[in-house]
Amino acid sequence: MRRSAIDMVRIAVVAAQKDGALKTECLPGIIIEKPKKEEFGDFSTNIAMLLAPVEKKAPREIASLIAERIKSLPEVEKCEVAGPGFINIFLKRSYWTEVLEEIIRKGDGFGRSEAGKDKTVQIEFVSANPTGPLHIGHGRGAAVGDSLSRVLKAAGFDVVREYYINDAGRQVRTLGASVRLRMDELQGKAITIPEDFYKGGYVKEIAREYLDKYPDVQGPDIQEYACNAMLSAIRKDLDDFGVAFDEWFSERSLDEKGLVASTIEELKRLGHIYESEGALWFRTTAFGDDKDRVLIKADGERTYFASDIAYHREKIKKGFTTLVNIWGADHHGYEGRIRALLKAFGHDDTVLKIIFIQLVALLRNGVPVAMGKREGEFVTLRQVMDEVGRDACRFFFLMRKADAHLDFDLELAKSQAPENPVYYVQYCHARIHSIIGFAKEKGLTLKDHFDSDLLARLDQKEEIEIIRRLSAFEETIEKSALNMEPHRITFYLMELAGLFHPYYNKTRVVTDDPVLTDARLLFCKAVGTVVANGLNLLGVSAPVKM
RNA sequence: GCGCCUGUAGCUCAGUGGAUAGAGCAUCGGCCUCCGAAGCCGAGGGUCGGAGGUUCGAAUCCUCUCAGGCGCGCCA
Repeated sequence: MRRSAIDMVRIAVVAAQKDGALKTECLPGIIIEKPKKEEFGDFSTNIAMLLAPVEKKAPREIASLIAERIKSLPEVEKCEVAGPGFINIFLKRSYWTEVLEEIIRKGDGFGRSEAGKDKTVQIEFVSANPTGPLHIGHGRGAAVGDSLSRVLKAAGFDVVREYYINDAGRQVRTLGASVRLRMDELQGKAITIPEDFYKGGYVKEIAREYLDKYPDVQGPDIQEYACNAMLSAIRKDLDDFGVAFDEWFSERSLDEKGLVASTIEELKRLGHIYESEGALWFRTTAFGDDKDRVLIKADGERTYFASDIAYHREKIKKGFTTLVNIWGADHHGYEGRIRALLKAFGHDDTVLKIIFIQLVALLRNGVPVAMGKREGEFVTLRQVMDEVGRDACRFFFLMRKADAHLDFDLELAKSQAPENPVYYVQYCHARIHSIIGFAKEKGLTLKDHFDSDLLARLDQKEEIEIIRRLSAFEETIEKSALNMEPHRITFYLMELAGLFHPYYNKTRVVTDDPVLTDARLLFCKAVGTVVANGLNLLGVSAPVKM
């Protein structure tokens, strides 16, 4: 296993402390960065500037003390002091090329780590009400949740993906009533649709389907039927989008097991419940919420929040290290009361991480596409997926930080023009495959591993630069996992492709020199492997031909 | 009024204490007798919304402020 830069600096500082060159015993957190400028080396550290106040010496003086000791490490080519006291470390080329051997050896396992060893994460996402099809906003949540799950798994976390089904309460009753009304209509009755009923075309479709199956209207409960129909449509959408769940948690099951009632009882026992104006309240303000919240309304019906506290209590009981909720940004007002509930039960609410998904603005050639759930004319995930394809759709959703607004241009996502970033990355993979195919046609066979002769031939500046990016893949996954930011993978891939394409244009892979050709072919394969692994984390395919 | 998110190139966005702030698109100019031109090379383009503060050093941290979005139900 290669020594990390951070270890090299630590070794040097500790050595300096041992022989008395440095007086302080303490070791500040070592920060290593990768300079953008080549002249600043492979790594640089600011540790001398951090030590300066405690040592009461000039930063540059301390820097040279440490640099002297870094220089003597075997993998270090040279080490310089620069600027106000930066230590710039230049490593031998062999330090970098080793990673190629690792990529070829590990294949699709390259990039995995154990950063999340023994840690369990439950990630709840989408959780759209089964009262209508998934819209574009749900799609973004699905893409982020699914990709984040993959990233967390790659970083060694145990991940459980859960979908919470709101199959209880007024919404599903309204869905049932809406379908019933449409059935009346289909049977020739005059109807007027109340304001709060669902008006989308899918309601009529369910009604028609029911009547086709049960012309005498003697089939199963209509509400139940409608809810199930919606749910299976949602599952189909997610399936086609490449998103799978481990658990489908039914809100109704909470009531069936009496968990809502028992949770409220528990809160009562803890003294967090009071009655006022005929309703039952949870004193969430005691735990930092803006206002107290109603659990049971004056009319006797419980609120959505009431089942949500039971649901989150069940989550806690399962003992995950971290709970992740992915919510639409319009739900951020809900965060305070959920945190209040965790605290009320005596839990550290930092186990809960909430990721807010900002809205998607759908455009066509730069012009906003009208969306309005009210009119039942919102754009569905299905429509977008059918139009632009699953890969482009997922890639676009992962091109931005989750909490940043996203402009999604349908024409851009579909275009096969260079301004479409999805293809830029996929093309890199296809191109590599094609190069290898070309070599095979010429009767060449790909070597199955690197040896020092091959590695020695990879000495171009561009090759080293690419290799450095390749060696940052594992770290990128780790950071992406720990910060819960899957979009980092997208950016990584665009960067990597952005290094490979120019390299390809400049450098001939299949040459007259057999050893050089072997080296470059295997090098290309390594790049292709990392591109494929990265795309897989996004849930985007890595085509061999486009 | 209170809370959350966002203000970085003409546009869309990266960059959560480091060195001369980056990319893509758009604009302009080049590259296919040679492994995929869905590609490459080059050029121009910036008071990082504004003002203070902390620091050797700030797009990044703190305070205030301006602008946009969202949320503040006995709705879900």
